Amino acid sequence: MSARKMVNRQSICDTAMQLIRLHGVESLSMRTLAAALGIKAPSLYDHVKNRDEVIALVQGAGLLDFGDGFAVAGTTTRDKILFYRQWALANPKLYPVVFQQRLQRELLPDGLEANVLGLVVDAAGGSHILARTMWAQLHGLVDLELQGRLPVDADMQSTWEQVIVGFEANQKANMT
Amino acid sequence: MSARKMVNRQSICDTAMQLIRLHGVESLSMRTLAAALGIKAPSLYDHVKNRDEVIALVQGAGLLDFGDGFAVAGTTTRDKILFYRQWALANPKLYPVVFQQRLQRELLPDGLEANVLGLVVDAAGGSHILARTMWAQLHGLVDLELQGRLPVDADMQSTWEQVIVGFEANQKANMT
DNA sequence: ACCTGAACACCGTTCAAGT
DNA sequence: ACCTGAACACCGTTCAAGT
Repeated sequence: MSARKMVNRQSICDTAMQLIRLHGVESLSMRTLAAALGIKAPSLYDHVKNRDEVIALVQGAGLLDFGDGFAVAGTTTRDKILFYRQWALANPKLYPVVFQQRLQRELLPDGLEANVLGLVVDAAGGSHILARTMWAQLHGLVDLELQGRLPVDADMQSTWEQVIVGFEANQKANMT
Repeated sequence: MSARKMVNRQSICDTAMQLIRLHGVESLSMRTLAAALGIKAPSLYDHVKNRDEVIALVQGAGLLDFGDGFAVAGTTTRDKILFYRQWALANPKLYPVVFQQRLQRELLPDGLEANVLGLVVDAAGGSHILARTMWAQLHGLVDLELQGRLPVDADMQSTWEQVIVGFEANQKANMT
């Protein structure tokens, strides 16, 4: 019967992430989080500094999960691009927390952000500038898609194909 | 002495927009908004349904302002792209409200969204798919820039130039 | 029609107090 | 060390009451 509670930073992060996945960040309160952990809100402050630190924990875990998947997602740029979209659509509530909120860098594991950025640069073929324009495009398209800012009849399949061929063309032009 | 108050939907929109420009959406409360208008919070509900409707008013006004500028911003695609960035950087707190929040379409002036989307399609040369990939890139890059998600030493000048030449190349490839 | 004070159910956070 | 109830200053929103 008795569920192991064992509240610590890890279980706080896991539970917060689960709640965000289900209902979005905006509905994650210190009271609901505490309740899901079987304690009261003030007790959370024995484990984390404040709500921002909870968000930072989730950002770190999300970035790690994304990075792991991205690193092994096929070998071609096409594979990486499609993985990016797939991860975002599979984690629609988590995506904005990990990729849109201002990063609280001092609270992130050392080197985690640089590591993920490095993966993107690799996927872009080594150019930092191309990496940025590619990342911007993936991020922007995913954001517009998640926020429902595109026409409902928009042909997203073709749009993503255009992103891929467009990027490959830029890459080729950049090598000359 | 006595300042003309004249509270109505227009003055509510203007004041809310001003407060958002200064301090961001997250600090716009019905109480602070009311105070800035010289009334109490409950009185706002005689003019608008709720806070979401205030946001929708600002979205509409912001979209209109952006559209007006974009329409007359030079003739080349390059001009349009640079205007997009410039508008975003000039309105850093407003930008996410207008271009990132879920649009409350039923509260927007009729045809406003379609009008702005049409301007983007025109700027992209008429192709809906190219318009979407271009818009995504501009939106994504602006968002990464505003959120400080890019390395501090990132060469943004060159990055935007790459966006422009990359888009022009795609446009050319698309015409064949 | 437009405004008010009081109230409701929420927030994040602090603090004294318990074990 | 970890947890609690009570409290603070905030939210959005409703409502009876005033003009």
